[in-house]
Amino acid sequence: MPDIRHRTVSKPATKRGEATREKILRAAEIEFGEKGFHAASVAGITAGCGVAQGTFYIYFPSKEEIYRELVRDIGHQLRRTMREAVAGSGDQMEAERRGLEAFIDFVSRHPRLYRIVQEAHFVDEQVYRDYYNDLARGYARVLDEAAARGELAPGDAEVRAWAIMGIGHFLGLRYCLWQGKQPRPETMDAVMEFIGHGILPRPE
Amino acid sequence: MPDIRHRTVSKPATKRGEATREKILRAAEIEFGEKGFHAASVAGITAGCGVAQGTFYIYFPSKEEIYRELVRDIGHQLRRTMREAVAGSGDQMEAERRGLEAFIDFVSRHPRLYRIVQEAHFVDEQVYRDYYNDLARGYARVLDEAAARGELAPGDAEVRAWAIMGIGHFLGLRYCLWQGKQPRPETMDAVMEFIGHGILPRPE
DNA sequence: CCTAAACATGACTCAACTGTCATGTCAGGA
DNA sequence: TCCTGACATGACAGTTGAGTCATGTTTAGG
Repeated sequence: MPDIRHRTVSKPATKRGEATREKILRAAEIEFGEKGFHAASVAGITAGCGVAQGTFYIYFPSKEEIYRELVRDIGHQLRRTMREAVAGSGDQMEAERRGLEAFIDFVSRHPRLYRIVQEAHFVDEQVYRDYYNDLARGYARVLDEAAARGELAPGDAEVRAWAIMGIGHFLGLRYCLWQGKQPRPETMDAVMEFIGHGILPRPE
Repeated sequence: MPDIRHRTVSKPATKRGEATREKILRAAEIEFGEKGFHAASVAGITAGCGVAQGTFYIYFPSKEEIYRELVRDIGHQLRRTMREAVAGSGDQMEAERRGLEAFIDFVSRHPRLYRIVQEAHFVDEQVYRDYYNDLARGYARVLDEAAARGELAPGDAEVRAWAIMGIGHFLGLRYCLWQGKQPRPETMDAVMEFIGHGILPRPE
């Protein structure tokens, strides 16, 4: 392992610096998203945006740190997207459907970003946990409020939040990423039916 | 990247060879499970079981190939464990509970194995897909049969299988791996309630 | 007991890649 | 216009670790 001095990297002080930093971030997104953390190289990133290797270290102290920054960025993006998608829903079940659709749409549109998030589990576990904890905290609050309004059955909101995130995750893997297209509407209906009523027969 | 000749590695022909191969596999399980694929080294594996580096290449053509073999092994182990756990259940809902408990127990007991499987996503995506496709195929068949017997509401068994695998996965992450202990019984109850009846209020 | 094939060794090769640094170049305020 | 700090460069040092191979040791069948 190379000698890491934890050198301080100052935030850019000029327009030019800001632009370069941003170029590097966008190139890193592509490099990491396509090759994965380990196969990606700083040389690849800097080549991807036409700057010298040394320039990278003016803005980021290490390959790992830029990765963390990327994951945090993506978390913000996803949460904003979903917040906007569910705003103005009539009831919680409509919010669930819109939220799930927004998530699936996000994964379909940005498979590279989703890959970066998932691989974060093995690059920096803490940033991966934070990503999901942040997501779950907000989600559980919403579920609790909906239950208080009587739109959902009473129940453990945290368990529900993690369970539904799990459903979304595997749905994204199986139907978007591995099948290469968005799930059919019937599939989405089946998922919503499951989330709403579970698998047991309902008394008529 | 080193020169890979795809040299043929013959299966061991003697007791001694078989034992050595097995020692290497077990050491690899520990090395990969604790350090992750990239930080793990062949030198670490061979040191871990007291053989020379060259011996590794008598039995496995590459670091990646032994990883694949490990993932396939783990898939077999998990499927066998769960098959045994649900055998003799009275109805499908009991099978669901026993299966989930067996899975959680497996993750708790073998966190290293679960880590290996998850990281496989970024080492060899195909072997990761196969792992889940195999799991899902068997599970969906069981769900279909249960629905045919009237123990479950009619519905898309494949969607249900992937959804419930997702629930189990995130449950394992959140409550076992990150909290370091098995989920409380109330948590398991909440999960089963969700799987059985969903989140909507039931008509009284 | 002999011998050939199987097994084992570990020093070595070699490419890859992170992070450094001495040396420039640029932008904008005085 | 000049000067200063911010920005940029790219060759380079230093380390790592996968896979090789010439050589030695063990095993088991005849």
